Amino acid sequence: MLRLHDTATGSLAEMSAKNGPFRLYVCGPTVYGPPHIGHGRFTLVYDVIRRYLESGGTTVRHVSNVTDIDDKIIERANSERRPWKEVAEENEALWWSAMDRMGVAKPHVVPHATDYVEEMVALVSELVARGIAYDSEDGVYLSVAHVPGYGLLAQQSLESLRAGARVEPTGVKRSPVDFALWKKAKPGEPSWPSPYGPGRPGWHTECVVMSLALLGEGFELHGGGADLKFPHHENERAQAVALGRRFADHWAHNGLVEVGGAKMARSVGNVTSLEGLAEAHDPRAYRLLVLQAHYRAPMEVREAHLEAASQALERLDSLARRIEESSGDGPQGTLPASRLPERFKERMDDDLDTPRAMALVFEAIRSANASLASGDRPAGLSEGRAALSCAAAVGLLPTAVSVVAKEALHLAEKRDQARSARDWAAADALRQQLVQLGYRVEDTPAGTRLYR
RNA sequence: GGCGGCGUGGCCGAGUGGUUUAGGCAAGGGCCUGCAAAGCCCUCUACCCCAGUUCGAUUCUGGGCGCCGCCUCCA
Repeated sequence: MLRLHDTATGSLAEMSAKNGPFRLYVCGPTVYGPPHIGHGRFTLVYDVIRRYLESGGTTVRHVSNVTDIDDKIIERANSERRPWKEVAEENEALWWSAMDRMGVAKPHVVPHATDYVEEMVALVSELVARGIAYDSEDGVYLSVAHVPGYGLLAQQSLESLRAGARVEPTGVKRSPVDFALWKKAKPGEPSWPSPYGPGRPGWHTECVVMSLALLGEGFELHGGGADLKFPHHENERAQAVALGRRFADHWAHNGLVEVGGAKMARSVGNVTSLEGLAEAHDPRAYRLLVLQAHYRAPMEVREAHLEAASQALERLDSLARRIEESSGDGPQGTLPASRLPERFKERMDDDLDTPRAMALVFEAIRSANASLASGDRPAGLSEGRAALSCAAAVGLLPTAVSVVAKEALHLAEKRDQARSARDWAAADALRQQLVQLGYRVEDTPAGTRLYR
């Protein structure tokens, strides 16, 4: 049973579904620009959680939103002199292509803010009717003082939050900590009708409405980046609490990607594009890097780290080739049981201790190689297959065996002939040719092995 | 100012009151190999500073220094 650190309580909580699927809501991107590697990290983290739960037999219902209307999108559209919708659609397309490339499973449902405006208006109206929200000059605000337990996720009292507020009260807000549920449209801005005049929903409102609409009350886990803890998640929760609705049971927050010690964020302007990373490296290298850090710890992503991870991945892939090669003539009957799956699970279940879990996988890889090298095939195959299946559970499936062109196979055959004739010069020339065709060449007992 | 967190070997990055090592990458040596690749074996080595608790602390407590996140949009 997976247990994760729950931000709301500060302790480990069991991630068990109640009587249906495990319901997971993850705050997605605002699509005003291309995704960066910080986005890559959080999607990978929740992808790993999802895959791991699924690999253990749990059915997961994964919902993650796309914020397709907000100030930044409008700004971008204005500066580029084109429709805001076009900006949103274009960047959303970039998002999914990057996700696909990273091997991140698409959420089961991807709600868009603009599809839920009516529901959001209804929620705002209800909060106003209850006297918890108030209409103001430029929008409708939630009066945080009326929400019991505000500050749960921030781990701060309302008083200290108020004292620490860095934004001066504008006069339209009764308290600096109050937040906008509805933003009234300025001339020329996109808008939807509401009893408070045309406008658009506040960011915090969309996630409450969509998560409750699609997952229902008391869904199991709500996740996002550590920077969303406060105020975004706090404010989502505040609205649900104010309405007397049960919200997420548990909260998870992943650590941020940092650059030279500062978090990576579009607002900071130090982003590296995710697409670029996926082009320059096997996307699994980044996944491995993410797995080698604890999900709650901040992490630095540098070129050298990605290269190290790529090297490590080579060990996994070369084992996969070795296993595949010997699967045909493998020993019949039962193989000795590997202890890896059990130990791996132990580490994963303990707050997703992927660094330790991956260490176990790499230990198993070494042990499998050692067994195979020493001729103990049953032990090698058993440990090796266990390692591959653990890797697969977190999305690190070895790359599919590459298709080798006929021409290359022919060259390899010729090379084998040259080698058995001990014509080393010819053999080396043929290897050179194969390398130039883009293949890696390895000699094995079964002859020349090619892969990309 | 408030709240939360961090400081580990050449690099990344776990973990632990002591006895046997995280793991990956890099480096050096060896084995294997026609050469190479892959693989295996071995080696290197750490716990920010100070004080305290303890038979014993990198691990606990207190203080200090340094760094980061949140309190504003942000994954």
